[in-house]
Amino acid sequence: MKNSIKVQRAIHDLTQAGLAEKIGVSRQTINAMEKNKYVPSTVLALKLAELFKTAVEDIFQLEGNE
Amino acid sequence: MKNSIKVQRAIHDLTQAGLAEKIGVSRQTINAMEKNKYVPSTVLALKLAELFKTAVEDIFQLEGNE
DNA sequence: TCATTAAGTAAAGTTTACTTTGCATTTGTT
DNA sequence: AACAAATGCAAAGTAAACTTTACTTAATGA
Repeated sequence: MKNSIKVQRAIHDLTQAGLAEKIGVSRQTINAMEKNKYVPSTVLALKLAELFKTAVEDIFQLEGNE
Repeated sequence: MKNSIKVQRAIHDLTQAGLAEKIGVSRQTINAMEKNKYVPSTVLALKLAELFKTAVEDIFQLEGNE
């Protein structure tokens, strides 16, 4: 699964730490998500979508394999 | 977080086991999700949305607390 | 009534999300 | 060059997702 968190952060001018604080996770969680180290929970996805005022599908996209 | 998986299953005439098979998880996972026993991963959410031809936000909704 | 299918539940085990800490590297600014 | 802010990364620990097995209960129909 790929994601556009980094782009969305840029659009909203947020640092990893700033975003982390806004949605209530650690900075490492944001960093790891951006680097595709793990798959976030649906709650996290919904919070990001809400914050970025977009759809979950706009931030996260399945890739062929999954 | 609440979800409308049960309704979507009804619309698409799928049993828990049938849905589980389609998206590649165990039947227990579907049952537990429906009963809000745990928060699914974003990959699961995207697969469900894809299968049900709807948006993730249509299936899963944040509640006040989260 | 009996059999079958679907759904609820629960325990034990494995995998993985997420935290915390801490340090190294990059990038921008003066 | 020097400093600070932002990012990358990694190890160890905790919490939670997900699996497997298995038993129970509800609903449906022959």
